[in-house]
Amino acid sequence: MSSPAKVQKKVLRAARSTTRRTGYSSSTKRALLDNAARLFAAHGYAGTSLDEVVAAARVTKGALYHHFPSKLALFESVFDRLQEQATRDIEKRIDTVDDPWERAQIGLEGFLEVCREPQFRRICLQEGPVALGHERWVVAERAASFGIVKRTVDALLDDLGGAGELSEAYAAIFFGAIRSSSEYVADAEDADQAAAEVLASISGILAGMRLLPSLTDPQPGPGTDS
Amino acid sequence: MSSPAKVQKKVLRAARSTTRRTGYSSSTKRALLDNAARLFAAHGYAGTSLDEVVAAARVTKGALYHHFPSKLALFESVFDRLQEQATRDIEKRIDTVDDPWERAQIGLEGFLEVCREPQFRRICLQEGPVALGHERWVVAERAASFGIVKRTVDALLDDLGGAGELSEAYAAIFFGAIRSSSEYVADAEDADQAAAEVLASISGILAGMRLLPSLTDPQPGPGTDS
DNA sequence: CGAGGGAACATACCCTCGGTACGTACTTCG
DNA sequence: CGAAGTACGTACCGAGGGTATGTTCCCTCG
Repeated sequence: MSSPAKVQKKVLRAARSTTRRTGYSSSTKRALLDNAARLFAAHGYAGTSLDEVVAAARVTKGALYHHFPSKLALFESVFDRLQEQATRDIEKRIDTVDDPWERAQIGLEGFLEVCREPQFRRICLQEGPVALGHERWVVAERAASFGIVKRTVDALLDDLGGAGELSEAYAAIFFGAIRSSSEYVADAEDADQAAAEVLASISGILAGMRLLPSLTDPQPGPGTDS
Repeated sequence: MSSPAKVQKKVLRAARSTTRRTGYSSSTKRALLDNAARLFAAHGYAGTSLDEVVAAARVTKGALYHHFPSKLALFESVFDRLQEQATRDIEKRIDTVDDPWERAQIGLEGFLEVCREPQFRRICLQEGPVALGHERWVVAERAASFGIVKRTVDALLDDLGGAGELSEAYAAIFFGAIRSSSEYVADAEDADQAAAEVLASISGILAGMRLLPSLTDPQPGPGTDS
């Protein structure tokens, strides 16, 4: 019962079936990225072993570490690819109109739709900050989804006149609101209705902001007029 | 050069210095929880090894696994303890007033303050959903912070008359907004000012909502009136 | 066209870390 | 005072990330 595997190395080599390398050449990287994205989205970053990834991509860890220096780097590549794709998608939608409030509306719809893709939601919004670390995640986000939100909000505040000093705060608030909304939609049984609810709610918030005489002085006093 | 450690087991045993057990008795559990909270908050769930925890608490893994069945259970205990503490804190503040808008204001301030404690922010808001899994995190949150937000928002909507069907959506939005705000405050150089900005922004949003004739029909049409 | 050099993998191994099995000191209770 | 339970400590295992070292294919250059 001693393991004969070692002596037969050469023989196994010869008898081995095709290993992905024969056939394609260097689409290996894409196979790794695609399968990693699937598995990361399904089981999270920590819950996905590299053995699973390379098995799904039909290569070995040698191949993986030839293309990526670490597990984190693999995740980062997956993350970036999804992020870029989403950013392009949303920006393309937004740029069909000019009015800032309409742009906000369309951008919101677009973002919510992107968030309904499980891979983007799980990898970019959920696992991202923990796996990459908050610091690096913020940097990546500022160039992508958060950047869009920020610019959109800036346009809104500009249209309302003033309150530019609250721009960062408002952007953070709306970004968080949308992020949280995506969970709400994902958890709901009727996703379409949940998305409609979220859309109506945020639209309500925006509509209210337009009615304010001054953004910087909302005087939220205790007025108990029911 | 064979390791002599094994034969000398008994000897080492006798010569060993006090191990935490001598002196205290079963504050061991609290020592574990305290140090785990510190380390989890500093390096995250995955970034903290149990060896570090037991070393900091001056016990061994045997002690840890006597009190907690798994690493996740340890995290969960830390999580729950922070959550309960925060919930009590915020609820105590809120219950000093009656007007729903004032309650919202105070609750918001309280929540923001709690979020400025690094342990709560990191463990309950950042690592929580990934470590526990989204599903279990949602359950825990509904009984704690999110529950407070939900009740507060419900009271606001009720005061505005109607829009009860958007209650869940609004709660999700505001909870996400506050969560994201806490990051904004934590990342800022001047935390006090950042907190003030966030407070002003959300107050503005709430003030706007009070001006709406109807929450359910905000008609956010394109209106290009600059 | 043959040598050689590098890219693109494969294989075998190491080390950290969560978890377990088992042993041991101290306490309590009949 | 012996037996049982509590509260640990010690030694070990297996999974998984990472690495060191082959091995094969392809391209180039003399």
